[in-house]
Amino acid sequence: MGTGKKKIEIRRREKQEERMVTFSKRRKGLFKKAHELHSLTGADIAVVAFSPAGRPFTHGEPSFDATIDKYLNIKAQSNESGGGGECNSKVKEEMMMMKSWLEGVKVEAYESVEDLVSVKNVAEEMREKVLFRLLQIDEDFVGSLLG
DNA sequence: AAGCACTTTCTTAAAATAGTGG
DNA sequence: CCACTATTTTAAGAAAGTGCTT
Repeated sequence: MGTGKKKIEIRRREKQEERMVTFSKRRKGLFKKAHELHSLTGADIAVVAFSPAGRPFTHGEPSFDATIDKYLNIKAQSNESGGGGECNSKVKEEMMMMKSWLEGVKVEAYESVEDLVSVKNVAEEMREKVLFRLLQIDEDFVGSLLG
């Protein structure tokens, strides 16, 4: 005989154990709602939630990547007509470093599956990092529009 | 085997939604 | 439309379970 659902304040759960369980349950609910919204309206959806331990969980329809790509394309288009922003020299410098690093990676020489998976993981980490920064920036923008 | 990071199951109440009548 | 109730869904608390890495 459990005591059932209790009323709680909507603020950060105190214990990490509570946070983890709440995250797990509520993420499930959130993704379910996202799926229903897609089913009901055909809306393309991308949701990402970082667990308390920092692992990203994504949900998307028709898929997370497809929706993100679609979104980024729309963003890129609207930024083109808006008079174009040049990236600063620090970023340019970093881009050159990354490019030369990329060219130095001779994937063809890799024989081991483990090594290839490691490279793939690092590449995906980089991709995620950039994508999530873009999402952060958009959230800030949306927030300023709403006051 | 031990530890971590979730995930699920059960009971039960909160919250959301549908249905009904003024 | 709004107020009220009936039904459905969601999730808190507690505890046990899962899968993966070390």
